[in-house]
This record gives sequence, structure tokens and C-alpha cells, in this order.
Amino acid sequence: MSSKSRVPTISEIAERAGVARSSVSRAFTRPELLSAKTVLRIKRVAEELGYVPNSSARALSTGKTGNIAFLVPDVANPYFPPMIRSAQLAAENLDYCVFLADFEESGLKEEKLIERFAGKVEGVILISSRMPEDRLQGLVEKIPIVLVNRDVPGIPRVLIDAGSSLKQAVRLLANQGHQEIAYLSGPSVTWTNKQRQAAISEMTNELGLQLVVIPTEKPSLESGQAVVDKIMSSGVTGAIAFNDLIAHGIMTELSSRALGVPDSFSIVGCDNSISPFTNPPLTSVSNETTEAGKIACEMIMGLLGETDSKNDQITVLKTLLIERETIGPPQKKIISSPDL
Amino acid sequence: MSSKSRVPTISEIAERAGVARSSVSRAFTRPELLSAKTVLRIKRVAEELGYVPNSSARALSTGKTGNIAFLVPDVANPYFPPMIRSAQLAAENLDYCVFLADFEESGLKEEKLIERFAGKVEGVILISSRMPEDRLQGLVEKIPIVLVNRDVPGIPRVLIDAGSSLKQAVRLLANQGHQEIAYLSGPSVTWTNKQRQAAISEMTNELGLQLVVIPTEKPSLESGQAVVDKIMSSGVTGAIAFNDLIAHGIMTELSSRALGVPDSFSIVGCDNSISPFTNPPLTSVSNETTEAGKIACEMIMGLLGETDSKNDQITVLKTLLIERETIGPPQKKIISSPDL
DNA sequence: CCATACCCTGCAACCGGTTGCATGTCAACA
DNA sequence: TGTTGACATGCAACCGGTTGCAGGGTATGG
Repeated sequence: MSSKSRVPTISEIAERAGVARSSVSRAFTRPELLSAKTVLRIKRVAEELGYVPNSSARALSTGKTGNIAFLVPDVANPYFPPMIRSAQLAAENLDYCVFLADFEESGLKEEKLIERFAGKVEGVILISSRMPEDRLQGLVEKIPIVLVNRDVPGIPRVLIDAGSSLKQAVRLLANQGHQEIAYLSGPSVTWTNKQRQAAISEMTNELGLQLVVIPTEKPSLESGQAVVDKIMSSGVTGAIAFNDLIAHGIMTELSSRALGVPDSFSIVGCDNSISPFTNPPLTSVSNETTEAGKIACEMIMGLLGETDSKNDQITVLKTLLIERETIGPPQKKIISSPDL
Repeated sequence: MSSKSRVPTISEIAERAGVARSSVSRAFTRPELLSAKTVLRIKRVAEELGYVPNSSARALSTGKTGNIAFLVPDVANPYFPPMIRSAQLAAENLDYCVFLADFEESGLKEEKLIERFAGKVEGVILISSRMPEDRLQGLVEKIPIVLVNRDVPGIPRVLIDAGSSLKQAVRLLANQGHQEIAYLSGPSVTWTNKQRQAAISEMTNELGLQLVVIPTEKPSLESGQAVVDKIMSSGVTGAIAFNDLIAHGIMTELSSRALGVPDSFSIVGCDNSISPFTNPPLTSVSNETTEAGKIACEMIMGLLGETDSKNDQITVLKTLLIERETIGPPQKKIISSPDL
């Protein structure tokens, strides 16, 4: 219905400007091959007629779509948006457009999405991929892939290493006198969770603390709330959560039971996503998700030959423990004497 | 370097299957035109060779890219992700892929992005557009557009009407005895802000309250914190913020000055984005952003003839005031007696 | 003044599908 | 048995750019 004034093609521009189609094409892609005068004339005509190059046609003949795909497990998780944003910005600077898709924490859906995007993009950035390693290995033969927070040999990847910060958090808890702490684990298949759990476990061993691992259903607020009973019955006096959402869910639930943080219970989050917002402000691990997104994008561009970065690269990003107000001495101390 | 096993084309499939290229094409797009036997054979060969139709080529000849663009002012604002997600899901169901871009609250950037996407998508969904009305009017001639939270005649749009809920919030504050309240306004050019401010203003007039409008720099936590001085010096006893982020920034800052909410100050947020997370939980206006995203997507599909929905439609979504714990009686009452 | 080279531009094939039209085949019906 | 038509498939043009190659024009040097 709406008129949708058809955009002109190079042929029409060519005719109006009295040149060959190829000259019009070159005026836009390789103007240095034409005389300045001709370029100017063509561009004037093009402007006048509202010419916009048809990107499908261009993609067809060049084989380059100028698109990449960015797949995340859950767009609504506040951990991801900053990463999405920085990646998109970086892509934009190189004139790339980015498809975004949410694979809903499912490796199967992830794979389906990749398949759907396969013909439309030049490369894919996978965040916290849930796909089995062998599938990833197979995929990488077909299309350039960059992983974030997933460690698969042979595939370029950027890893956010929260390990040292989490160890520091354990130490902090220990210093306050905690003897038994819990780790509220995240999605079990993810590299992120494995890595975080391993770091915490290592440190509790080293310091002689008891560690109880309590799984959560999803890295969400609700799952945090739902797991409080288990925490209470486990007898721990403090906990480190897979992410801020879970940590905050716990805080909320504790608060509704009239249990204060950190007076009754100490808690540490991870990701620094909503931790500045909570009350009291949640001690959490800040990770450079913004940087990660940017780097992932640069890596993909490297693979596509857009930039000169090296290929089978692995970048590890450091994190920082941000101490706020959710760690205190344990409510019921068993052995150690308090530090102050 | 990486082998990137080239995908076969219809020509190769055709040759191997002993049919014409057109038959291969039809086997995938209009199989009912071929005998079942032929279709089967072609599909077998295609499968075998790992054929994937080249979407650029397809887009070129059909004129349909199977893509839409989704533009938001700020991906990292927690208001948008749920909307992004639902829109993307809806698009996916109709085999569309969605580009996401962040125009950073800038109408200029917004326009540039649309231009860039123009050739790659069949339609654009604009969230809280900052573009001047006449530019939008011009644009809509070139490409199907659907607006969310922007009211431009002639362009299909979905509006989230927080008006009645905000009026209810004003009434609530009045009932508690507040005489002077502030509205912390959002981006002044947005429909959302105008509409919210108008509703509040109307109601304060009706109830005979004093309304002070205090602008904020951005709808962010930081801007909320920054504006507390102005609030204090304005003498109001309660405030309604353009969104939860601003409201929470204020709460944080008040808290750091040892001023409790709602004891010292009453506050209402909007969007219900982070309000369940705050402490105390923020009274806020819930709006169906998820629904909005889905509807916007359906509208675009309607414009593209994918579904049978009507065109120049306008959908208004209702909101709900969610009363939590940030409204109380004013600290220093001037006239009215408290209700209880 | 002629030869050489360079610069600019055009020609035409090609990218990989889609689709209107023509052709051929075979069954059904008179 | 001849005619009609439905069905299946092939042919070839087309979508709108890109690009290798060739050719014409002009400037430059001998």
C-alpha cells in the first residue's frame, strides 16, 4: 500500500550520468580508479536519485555480507548487554552489522541459530556457548567463530578469569572467621561455572575451609530465592554465588525472613552486574565484559581479514574483587577467634 | 587459512542429481511443483553435499532479505532487553533474523543506523525514537517502520501508557499527606517522558499539589545520584522518577547521607526494571515491555505481508502500579493530617 | 612527429539463486 | 484411437552489483 518509492539501481544512475554500470560501481567502491570529475558526477546523480547500493547484490558478487552474529544465552541477563553493546560498537566501526540472538541457555537452540545465520554472516561470536566441544570443532570448519567464556582449543577465545578474585573473596571470608561456606553454582555445563567452582574449591582446600556446593536451577533472582532453605540447612555462614542475580535473590529472601546481611550471613556475588544497586551493596567480582565484547569482535574481524590481529589467539581478561558491604564475621562462630 | 569447506551451489546439486538448476531451486522453495520422487532425490544429494542455499542470492532475486532491524537507545538499560528478547523470538518464529543496534540516545546516530540497515532489512522497529517527526515521516516512505513508545500519526506504533499508573502514584503520595513532590524527568525529546510528565502534572493540578520538575542528564543511576542536591533544596517530600534507574540512584545517594526511604523521603520509580531488586523494594510502574516487543514484531510482519495484521494500527498497552515499600508519609508535614 | 606508457572507461562474464514460459509425457476421456 | 489437459521438468532471463580484461585517449619522452 505505502508507495515505498523504489530505489534506483546502478543501471539507472549509469544512464543518467552517461557512463557504464561498472563506472558507477567503481565510483563507490574504488573511486581512485576513476577521474575525480567522473566520480563527482556519478555521486551527484546518485545523491539526486537517492541511490543506495543493494547489499544483497553486493554480497552475492563479493561473497562478503558485512554481517556477524552475536549469540547470547539470555539477553535479559544484565551481564550480557554491556558486552553486546561494545561488540556492536566495534563492529559498526568497521562497517559491519550485527545480528543478535538469544539461545535461551540451550545448546540445541544455539546450534539451530548458527545454522540459520550461517549464510547471512561472515562470522559468529558465541557467548558462554553450551554446545558440546565436538560440535564446536565441527562448526569451526564451516564458519569463523570466536568464543567468549568457553575454552576450546583451536578456537579463538576470550576468557574472563574470575578465579583470582574469587580466591580473594574466599580469603576474605576466612579472615572474617568463616569456616564453612557455600558455592551457589551456575549452569553446570558452562566453562564459567566450572572455572569459578574450581577456583573457590582450590582456595577453600588451601585454607582448610569446608565448601558446600549447592546447585541452582538458573542463574536468576528466583533461583537464588529458592535455594535459601538449602543454604540454611547446610549450616554455612557465608556464600559465594555464581552471579549477582543469585546472590541478590538470596539477599532478598533472607531479608524477608528478617535475616540481615552481613549480620546474619555473608554473601559475595559475581559479575558486578546489579551489585551496585543492591542494599546493602553487594561485594562482587567485576569483570570487563565491555572489554570482552570489544576484543571478541576484533578477533572475528581478524579472522575475516579486516584487521591484522592474529588468529588462533586466546585472551584472558583479569577481574577485580569489589569489596562492598556484604561480608562480615560469621553469626555463629565455631572455632576461630574473630579478627577484631 | 582454515579450510572453510566451500558450500556447493544449486548447479552442483543439479548436476549430481541429473536435473535442471530450477528443479533444485523448486525442491526447496516450491516442492509441490515437483514429483515427490524428484524432490527426494534432490534433497538426498543436497544433504549429502551439505548444500545450504545462499541467502544473498535468494535475497537478490526475491527482493526479500528475511531480516529486520531493532534499534534501541541503550542496550544496557535494563528496560530494553526483555523487549529485545520477545521481539527476536517472535521474528524467529517467522524465520526472520534480527539486527540489533544501539543508537546511544541520539537521533542522529539513529538515522545513520537506519540508513546503514536500509538495504539489509525489510523493516525497522524503532524503540523510543529520538528522530524528529518529519524525518520519520520521510523515512516511512522508504522502508516499513514500526515505533514503540513514540506517537507519530501514520506510522504503526505500540505505546506503553504509564499515565494512569503514575496518576495513581500521585494520588497515593497525596493520600500520605505529601503536598510538594518532584518529577525527575527523562530525555526531554522522548514521547515517554512527555507523556509521563503530562500525566503527573495533570494529577497534581487536580489534587492541588505542588509539582517541581527536575531534569536529569540521562536516565541512569548516576544521574539519579547527581540530582539529589537539587531535590533536597527544592523542599519536596517525595518524588516520582522517570525510571527505576534514576529512582534507585536517588535512593542510593540518600542512603549514603543516612536518609532512609520511605522514612525521610518517598519515591516512586517507573518501568519495574530493577525495582524488585532494590532495598527497600521500589514502588514502580510495571509495563509490559515483553508484550510490546512481540506486538511490534507482529506489526512489522503485518506490513511485510507475512501475517494478516492490519497496517496503520496503534496499540496501547496498559500498565500497573506495583506498590512496594518506598512510599510513606512526608517527613515534615505542613498541612494535611496523616491518614493513620 | 612517432612510440610508449599510463590513465580512464567500457564490455561482458559472473556471483547463486528464482520464476515465467515452453515443452514433453502420460493418463483420462470421448 | 485421437484429443485434452494436468503434471513434471527444462530453458533462459533476471535480480543488482563486481571485476578481469581490453581498448581508446592523452601525455610524455626520444
